[in-house]
Amino acid sequence: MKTTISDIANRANVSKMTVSRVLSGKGPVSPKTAERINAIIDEMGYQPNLIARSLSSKRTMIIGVIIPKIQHMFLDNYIAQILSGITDIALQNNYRIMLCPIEPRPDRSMEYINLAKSKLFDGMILVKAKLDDPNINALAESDFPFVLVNYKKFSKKLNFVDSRNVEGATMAIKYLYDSGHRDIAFVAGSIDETNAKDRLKGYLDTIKELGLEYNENWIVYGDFNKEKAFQEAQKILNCSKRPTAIFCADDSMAIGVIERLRQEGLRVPNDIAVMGFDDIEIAEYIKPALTTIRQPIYELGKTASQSLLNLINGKQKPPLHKLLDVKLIKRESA
Amino acid sequence: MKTTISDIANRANVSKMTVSRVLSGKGPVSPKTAERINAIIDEMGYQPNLIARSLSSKRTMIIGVIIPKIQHMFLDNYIAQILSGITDIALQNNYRIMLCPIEPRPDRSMEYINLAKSKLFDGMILVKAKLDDPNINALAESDFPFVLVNYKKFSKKLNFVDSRNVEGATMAIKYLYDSGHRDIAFVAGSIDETNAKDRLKGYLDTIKELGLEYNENWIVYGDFNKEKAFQEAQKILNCSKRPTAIFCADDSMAIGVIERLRQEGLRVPNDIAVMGFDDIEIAEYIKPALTTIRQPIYELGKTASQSLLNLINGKQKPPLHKLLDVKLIKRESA
DNA sequence: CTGAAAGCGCTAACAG
DNA sequence: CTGTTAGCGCTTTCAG
Repeated sequence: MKTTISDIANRANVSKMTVSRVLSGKGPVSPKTAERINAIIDEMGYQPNLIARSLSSKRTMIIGVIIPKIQHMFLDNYIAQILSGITDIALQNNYRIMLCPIEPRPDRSMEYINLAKSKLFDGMILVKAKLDDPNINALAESDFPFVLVNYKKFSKKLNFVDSRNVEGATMAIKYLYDSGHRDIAFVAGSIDETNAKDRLKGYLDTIKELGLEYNENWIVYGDFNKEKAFQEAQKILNCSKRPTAIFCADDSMAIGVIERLRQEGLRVPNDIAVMGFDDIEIAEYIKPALTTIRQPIYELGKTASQSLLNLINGKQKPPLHKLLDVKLIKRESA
Repeated sequence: MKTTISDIANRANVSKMTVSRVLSGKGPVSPKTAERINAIIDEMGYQPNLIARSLSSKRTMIIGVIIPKIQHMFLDNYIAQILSGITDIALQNNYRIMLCPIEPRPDRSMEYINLAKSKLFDGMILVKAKLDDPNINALAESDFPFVLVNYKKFSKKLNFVDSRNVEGATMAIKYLYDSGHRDIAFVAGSIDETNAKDRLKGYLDTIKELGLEYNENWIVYGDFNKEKAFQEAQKILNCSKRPTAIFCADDSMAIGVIERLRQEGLRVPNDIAVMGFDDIEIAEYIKPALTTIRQPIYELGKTASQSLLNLINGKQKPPLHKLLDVKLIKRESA
């Protein structure tokens, strides 16, 4: 039942090496023997054992993709788009993808540096890593190829692909300003992600630049979580002076905020305008359709994947730092 | 830099075998040596080479998940939910997931039987396989463990997990009937999936059972594709006698149909009621919110994953045929 | 253009 | 409780 390279070699009266050369297409083999060997391979339905090949060649042609293990992670539209981009490029280059959802638990603190050591992957892509993740420093000290998506830190040993988050937040605030808003609140994301920090910075810098009122009660923290944003939005509404617009650091929080406003009998955008960030799929389906800053999420995945392959194949040396442009999407909510 | 089991063994003055026993936790080792070895492992930051382990043990602890390679497959809510279920169970059992998006191209006709032969996976889950896929028969003849999700064929060599599609369609038609509808059209899915066939059967059987009018012009084929359904819906509207309700074999087609009705100035559900099947995420967000038959999609994934592990570990023998219940979700569209 | 030898790093099987 | 032997199936390296 199980056919090995030796079986093929015996049948063809050649050495294993010749068969191996035919299989890989590399190295010189006479057309005639190659043809004969191929015929036998087809006839016997032989497929090389990838594990043996990997052990010997020290390459697995597998890319590990580390994603945060959240409830139903694949339903997260953001992660789904990143994965699409990563996978498309990897497949085009004959690499396979292994998904590694990792829970951010302390007892697993070195989980993916260990994965790197296990030799299962030729490289890794880390999606939505935490700012203080100890794995990242450990990886950076190794020579294992890896790329961070949605993480920004200008370090000589780190490779990342991210969106221009600061600029995106700036764009949002200026749009609200141009629409006449002067009192703008902000729902921040998880402060342990560089993303969230950048968007906060964009907000703060821009209201300062425009000379708008800074009110610390207008800044709440929603952890990139719809329910949390739903709760925290109330704090903004409780302020003695109510803002006329709320900018949220991502779309899911914007949806939570809109739900709260609706519950309080406030109309969006007439009473309060709401903006999100990301442009996830349902942004255009909800009512009112969400005005937001679109990140090129699928492109982030593609770029990360291509960059990793370049690192693996030595076509590129770290550090690799890429920032992609974002875009204002005007809809109904602001 | 690269530490192997031999390095650990040398440092601890034991044989590789003893280290291997400590690593696996199986086989007798004196507590004292075990402790000493563990200390050295920690100190040296040793991680076993998984590839070498797999080659030797003939198990990879990896499950291959075959999904149809469509544009942005991870954005397909259905696939995402299946993957969530599969992954959750696999991780709990220390298995990893490798995603294999496969294009249904003729030149790749034996792609996953070849994957099975490559020894990379201990088992495979095939999601949304086509009825006539030649791989399935080939796999069935091998002793490689695999489970089909969303495929139903009572064969002694096949293992599948599916929803009760016939019953679901029946449920939908009876609900429409109870709501007063007598003229019910049907938008079928891809006839090369068992799913689509079952839902068609449920529709046909039930209109017959209820004594409703059968009109072949009221049955169109939408290929589980929103745009196609949008087009095909027109054929139904062109009929001399227009139905009062349209049952669609999945939600995405229902959305396409609703768009067409809106474009034609017809109100849903007042002029024509529309029902879907699946209950994908956006079903509750669109206007009007979609009345549909909910498949336990996440559960399908979990069940498939658990079943496959049972097959791999010999706790279960083929054939394994499981059907999960569906449920009517009443919303606004019907 | 082809082959022989050596070994990737681990575990199964058996022996002590 | 511990060790020895013998591979797993392939590719690398070097030799012809």
